[in-house]
Amino acid sequence: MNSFENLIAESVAATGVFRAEEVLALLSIPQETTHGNFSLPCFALAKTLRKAPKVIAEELAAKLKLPAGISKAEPVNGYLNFFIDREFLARSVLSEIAEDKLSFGHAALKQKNVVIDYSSPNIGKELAFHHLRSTMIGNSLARIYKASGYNVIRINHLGDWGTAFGKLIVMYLRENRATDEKTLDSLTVKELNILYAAFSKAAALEPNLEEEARAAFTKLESGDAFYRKLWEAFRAATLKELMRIYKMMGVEFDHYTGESFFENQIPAVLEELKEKNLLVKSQERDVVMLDEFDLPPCLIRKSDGSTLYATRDLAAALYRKREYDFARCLYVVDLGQSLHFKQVFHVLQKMGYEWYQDMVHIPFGVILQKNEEGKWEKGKTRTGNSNLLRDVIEAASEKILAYINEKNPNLENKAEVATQIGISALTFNDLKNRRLMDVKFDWDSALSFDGATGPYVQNAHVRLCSIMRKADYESKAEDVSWEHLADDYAYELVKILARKGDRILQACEAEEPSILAQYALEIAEAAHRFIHHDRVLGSPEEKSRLFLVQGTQLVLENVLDLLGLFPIRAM
RNA sequence: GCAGAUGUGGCCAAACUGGAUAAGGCAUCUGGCUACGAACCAGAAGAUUCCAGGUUCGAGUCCUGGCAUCUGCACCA
Repeated sequence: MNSFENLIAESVAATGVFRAEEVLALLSIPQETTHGNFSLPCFALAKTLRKAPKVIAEELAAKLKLPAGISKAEPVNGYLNFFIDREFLARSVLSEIAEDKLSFGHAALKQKNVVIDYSSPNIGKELAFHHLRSTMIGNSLARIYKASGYNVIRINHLGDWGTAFGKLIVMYLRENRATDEKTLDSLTVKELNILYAAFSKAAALEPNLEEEARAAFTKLESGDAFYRKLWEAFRAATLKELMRIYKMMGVEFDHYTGESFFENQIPAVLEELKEKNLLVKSQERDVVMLDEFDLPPCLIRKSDGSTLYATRDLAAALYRKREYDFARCLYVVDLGQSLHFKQVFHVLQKMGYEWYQDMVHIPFGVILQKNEEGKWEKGKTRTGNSNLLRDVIEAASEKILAYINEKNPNLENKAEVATQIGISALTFNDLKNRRLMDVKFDWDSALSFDGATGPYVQNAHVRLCSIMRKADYESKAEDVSWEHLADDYAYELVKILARKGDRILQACEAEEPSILAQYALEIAEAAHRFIHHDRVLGSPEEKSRLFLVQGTQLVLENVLDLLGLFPIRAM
């Protein structure tokens, strides 16, 4: 599509009224299809040319020599509207898709590294439902960056260090649990979850328990072998369950370098901060002042000497720059933590690292649920509803499976497909709106099968695959009569497919998966319409239409994949 | 109090970054399966884009001032 814009810009520039760059900047894609494929507003020049925009557009249209592929340039109310030749567009787009297959619309390799930090749950707890956001936004951004030509390093910055482990250790020992290797090996996250709950309950009655937990963590941090052993067992137990869920969701990471990984790099960070005279004592704690940025100080070390979130993030940032020399380093973390990231980035700036500018917080809104009064509320679920991710996924899968049993009982791998549709439905519900918006979650719309949903998009893909299966041959560009792909339904679909590259670029620049989610809906809608109105198999246009079906299937499959949805072929 | 995010039909929301008649979905109402998969399609109805000013050919979008909801603000991560 870019090439069309360039062609238009050149031909308009040849009239001498606009410069090519001006045309490219002004050229837009109208919402109304009756206004053509591209539109050039002529208002900006009205003053300098001392002519009405309407007249400028008319004169331009008269002088213009139409470039190849543009069938018409029509002046309307001060706009000059360009219409692409339908057959020309179908031929150029579909031939390119047939050539590039799934990578149609992807950008050329850039030799640049992008680090993406996402999911990053705390060890010792099971994944909660709200973890879906960071996990799936990060997962999609990683895929989008890859399609945009970057080398992506996916990092799960596990919360596997900190006072929380003091709590677990205190509680574990207090309950006199066995500490032999066999028992520790068979620990499960469930047990750890129960320990946490027990700690909170006990701490409410005995305030000094919090103190004990902090002391236990300090002991762990100072290298106590026995405490270390317990910690390792807690970590391993959680990681096992985490990996199981990630695998089920189709989410992968290159590194599980959590906070503990940076433990031994912290002294060097403290040393460097001291050397650069940034560390200030305040109420027995070490902080970096950020007054010049109108921010509260960044807390580096507690009064008992142990470190904090920010300290470890600093160590991690330095390590990542050293190890991966990133062009960009993303933190997919909820909006509530923007202050923390601002502080960390500014500390890096004060340390003299120019690349602090490449560090980006990718914030997103929280998941809200309806309470009894019908108001949207954060976090807490209604009584009886679990907020564990695995339970939500299971409930989703069950609902889908029941539906499959009703609609298509002979489907192979029913249970597996149901899980994939369920996860995709939850994911799509999460990605379909701009990430800064809070997700208003309710079961009915998140798991509904129709409308702007995951199943709607997957169903379009399934129907396309079904037609291809039945046709049982591959249509080639040579088989196609392009005039068979010039009717309204085919043309609208081709027009949407043509924009794939634009949409990926846009999603990457805005770091916004919802742009591709909306695009997936556009494709699905046009595809459903096309195969509903234009009979493929057995029609005189069969081979031509099949070529469009094939191209649409490839584009949709890849877009689903970029979103982290399962592009299933039968449901 | 300070800072950030959000505010668009009954509900959820989009708008290519300042362009033409403000998408789409849910819910409601009408039609369409002996039909390449109806998890679909076709149609109807529903809007002072939170309020007040401003900038300009043109504002949901930019500026100023309000209002409302949510979140964060030093020893959790």
